[in-house]
Amino acid sequence: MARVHIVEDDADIRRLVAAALARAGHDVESSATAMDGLSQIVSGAPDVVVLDLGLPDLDGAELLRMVRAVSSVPVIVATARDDDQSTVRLLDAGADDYVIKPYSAENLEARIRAVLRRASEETGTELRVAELVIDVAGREAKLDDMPLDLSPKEFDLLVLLAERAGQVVSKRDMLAEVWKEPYGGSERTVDVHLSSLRKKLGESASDPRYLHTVHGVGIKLNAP
Amino acid sequence: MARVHIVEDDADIRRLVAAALARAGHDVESSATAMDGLSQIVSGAPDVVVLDLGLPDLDGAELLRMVRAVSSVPVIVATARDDDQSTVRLLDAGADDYVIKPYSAENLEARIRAVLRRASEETGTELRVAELVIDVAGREAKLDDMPLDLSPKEFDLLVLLAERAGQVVSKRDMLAEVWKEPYGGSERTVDVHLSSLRKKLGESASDPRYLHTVHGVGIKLNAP
DNA sequence: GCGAAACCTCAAGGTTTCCTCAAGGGCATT
DNA sequence: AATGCCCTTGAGGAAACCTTGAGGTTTCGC
Repeated sequence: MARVHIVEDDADIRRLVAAALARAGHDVESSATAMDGLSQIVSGAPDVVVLDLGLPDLDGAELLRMVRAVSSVPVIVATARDDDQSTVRLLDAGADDYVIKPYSAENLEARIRAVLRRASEETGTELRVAELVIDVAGREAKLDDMPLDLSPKEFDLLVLLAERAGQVVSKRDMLAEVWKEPYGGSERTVDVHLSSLRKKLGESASDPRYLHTVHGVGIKLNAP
Repeated sequence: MARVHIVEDDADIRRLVAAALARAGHDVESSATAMDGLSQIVSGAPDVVVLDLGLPDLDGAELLRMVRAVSSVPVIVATARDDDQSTVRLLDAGADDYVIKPYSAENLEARIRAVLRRASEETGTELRVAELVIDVAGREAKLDDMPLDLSPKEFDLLVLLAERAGQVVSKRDMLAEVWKEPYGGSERTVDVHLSSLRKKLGESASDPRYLHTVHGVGIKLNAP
């Protein structure tokens, strides 16, 4: 999803957080000192920075200022203190958000997503294929201006196929993308969802309109 | 990003600051005297003003009062004196923030960002979705012109959903944004507040009007 | 054509997610 | 000390969903 850089001197925390974020699909780099972090942020150009205060070689707030001097990358600060004064000062210094230590991986993940969303506010999240219109953020799909009532898996499947419209998508890819990782499910499950999706699109495998089977390879979404 | 106007009589400082802010992506104009500055502020309608005290033709505090008389533009004052008395007086006179000379470009940039953030929070103070009107700053919500009696959490939740109207918001996001705590509670808590919110909006999950459940993903605020 | 493999669809069972009610504790005001 | 409002937690039940199995259909290689 995004490239995240963590500056945190505690090796345990660093590894833990990095693992959690990697599991959430992010690309994670990390550094243990302020100077190390600064140079890597400059060279690596991450999408978001998670910055620990209380580093050994330099005050985190100072690092934040230095980062701000060279980059406008979103920064989330992790601080131990929870009082108005210090948080306000952090935000004034250019932090985009902050978490109070100890923080949970879920909490950090949510903030990362929030910051990224703010950063890339205007991304036209609308997919169109002929009379099929998909609003990804709103999780709404319309066919011929009629809203479709899709289940989560059906919707994800349709988005995946629409993103790769004109290309054949294998069922293994669908399992990987929609059902996420270590999943031992069979491809029959995909079949069932595709069937149900076709029914809601008003078509069938034998009389396809959008979803075309490519025998031995996968499924392709095409304009009629 | 923003249009900044600088009033500063020292040509070197003026050029330096203008260059730094321009590099940070701002649109910069400047003037060297108070009278010049005032007329340009009125005609140029900048997003934020940086005002030097100790101008040749007029005391900066006096100019600040004149600006305030005609505009509510955020003003950051640059002052050489660092004592409580004078800063308090400046803030009382209508300054939004101040920096002590000599100041760094990064510092000024951070303050500009902070001031702009505050300003945009206050101006974008009204959210509307169909017959639902939310006054964020005043913490008041109305439905069909009838005021709603919402608890703090309910109000924050409604604001969050209204800010992202048309988009699905996950409960994890709600926990992160509304419950600004390190270790958030469970999502059941969100459920309860949503339920209560729906009740006050005169709807229920089975018969939604504004708050639509998207199974497996989150909640979406939509016009009926 | 013929058989095997891949694919599709239907129905049922089991699981997850969601909603609401009710009770308990915390904090501030009375 | 008591009241009231708010937040949180737990539990029950309902709803939506996912998966599996079986049987029928289509496609491909020979």
